[in-house]
Amino acid sequence: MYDWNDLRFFLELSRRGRLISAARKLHVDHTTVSRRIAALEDELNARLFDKSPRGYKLTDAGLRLLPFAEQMEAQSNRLYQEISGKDTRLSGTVRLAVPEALGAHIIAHNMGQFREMHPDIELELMAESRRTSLSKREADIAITLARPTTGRVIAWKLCDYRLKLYGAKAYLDRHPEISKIDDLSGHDFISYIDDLIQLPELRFLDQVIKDPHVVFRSTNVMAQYNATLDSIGLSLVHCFMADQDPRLSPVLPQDIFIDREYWLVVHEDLRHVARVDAVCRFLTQLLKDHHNRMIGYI
Amino acid sequence: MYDWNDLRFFLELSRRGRLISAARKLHVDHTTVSRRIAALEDELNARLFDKSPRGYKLTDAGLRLLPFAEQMEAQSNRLYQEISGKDTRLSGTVRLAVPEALGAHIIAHNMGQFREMHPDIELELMAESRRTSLSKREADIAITLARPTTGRVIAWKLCDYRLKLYGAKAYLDRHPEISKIDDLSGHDFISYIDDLIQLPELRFLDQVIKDPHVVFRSTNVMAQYNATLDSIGLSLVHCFMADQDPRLSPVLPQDIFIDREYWLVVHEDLRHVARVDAVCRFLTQLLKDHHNRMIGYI
DNA sequence: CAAACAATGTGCAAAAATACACAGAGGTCC
DNA sequence: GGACCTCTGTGTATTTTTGCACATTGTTTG
Repeated sequence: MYDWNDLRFFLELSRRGRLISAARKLHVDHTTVSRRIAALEDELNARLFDKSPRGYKLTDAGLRLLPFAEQMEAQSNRLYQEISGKDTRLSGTVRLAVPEALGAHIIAHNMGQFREMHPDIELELMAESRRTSLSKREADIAITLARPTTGRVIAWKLCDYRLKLYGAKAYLDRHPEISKIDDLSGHDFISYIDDLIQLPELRFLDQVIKDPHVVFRSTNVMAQYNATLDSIGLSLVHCFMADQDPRLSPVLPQDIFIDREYWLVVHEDLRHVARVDAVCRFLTQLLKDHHNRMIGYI
Repeated sequence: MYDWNDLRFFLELSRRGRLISAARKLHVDHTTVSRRIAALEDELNARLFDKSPRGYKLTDAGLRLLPFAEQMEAQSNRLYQEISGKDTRLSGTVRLAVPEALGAHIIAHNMGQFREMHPDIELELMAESRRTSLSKREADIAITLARPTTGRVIAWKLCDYRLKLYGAKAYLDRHPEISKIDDLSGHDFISYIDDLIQLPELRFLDQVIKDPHVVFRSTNVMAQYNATLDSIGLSLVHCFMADQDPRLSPVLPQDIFIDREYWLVVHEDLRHVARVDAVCRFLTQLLKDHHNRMIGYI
């Protein structure tokens, strides 16, 4: 008998017309979709799609299959909801609390892809670095810099990321050349406000530079970043931001860098809510796809 | 999302109650069935079976899942037939709970005809007289002595049948002649066990003979029948059994008889399952063909 | 017209699922 | 009460499925 799961590949491919698009939706490789469709056509002894390099279009047999497959999908969703009690509908709002840099530079830039995958989910980005309470439902999902140790949450590591010391080219041109770490003592720095710093993981300038001469402080990553661009001083910047900006140059990149982690955190009650799950999967895949960028490989 | 194929494992296990039996039907290893069920329970976050070394029995959640899974199976069969052009109907297993006498003497003797008509349907006879629960899927079809009044079932009358008082010729030769009902007070009888009797419809000896002298009791119709053959006493026997046996003679057949009915009962969810429908049709026709025999016309 | 891009198909390695072998538990029969 | 049978569960080997890397094809753009 044919594999019932193949009907899901069939349904998604019929909706999207391209292997790669259906694959993305189903979180599988496009080769898997191609093979599952071939297997289904073989089992049913029917050609379900007209194939071209431009995409897949339903044949008459495929059109006849469609209502059956759709009914099975509807039945499947009903039984899942009935038995597991979980809402499988991918619609509604998801509030995501993320570190500012990640939100603005990675997630925001990939909203198009997310909306294409999940047109009915409304993703709200809370770009914050202070601790967000999931148990108070301040957000549905949080991305944190450390694994949470308290609360009824489920967490997994999203990715590693690297920060390096960067200076604006304009700044570096006008200041003494930096060939080794000792040369930094004659330079200016940009950093967080010590007593307003909200996460110990953000306290990293001290780890790489002894007694840095800090001339500008802010709690706001974008303010720090813009100040760096304006040649106010040097700062440790996320590689995934700075490497994309030709106005910045890394300073002693082989010697000065710091590694951090992003963690995805969900309240355990929401873990199986379909739209929350969808966002989690999207973020997990997104950061996987951007692995090299996150750790500063160019 | 859960594996849709796991529903097929679920369905077969729900029908057969044992891993090894379901596995055989599905042409897989029993460990596969075990693991697929465990995976499904995990995905649905529900316990679908109560497990014991004696087998698997559906839980409430499992019972709630069953109609959904059955509908998906029905849908799957329809799509397969529609697209591939292959008739998947009329194969599989049907479990039939029937009164012992009917099962052993009428249905069992006509299995050849049934198998000729439907070589791919595997009919399982549960020869039982106690109430069988269709809603718990203990059987797909039940033949009962009364029309069911509860449950989501569909029922229709199969036939009437008659019981008469019979004695072994060997018994009758050695005991006082019986010319009228009063003569029976000097005879011995075989009957059911009063406090273990499971259906009020079986309580019929009292209806035709006042204060019968019962010397042997059993819950088992065949035990009663064999005891009658062995001249232990007289008993009320189904005509369709006794009239075929030259060792038995009816006693006062014009005066002593009782009429009963057989009803065919199906759960409404299974009414349109092809193989169940085929069995229903077969039984309906079979009892129609044997009408005279059932009511004692020779 | 050539380069770049998008999409599919193929070969092979990795991961996941299934089968096999066997141990353990419970029930039946002598 | 013990031997035997039936059934389930576990560990491991084998098979199957999937992902990855890359080749090929067709379309678009400069």
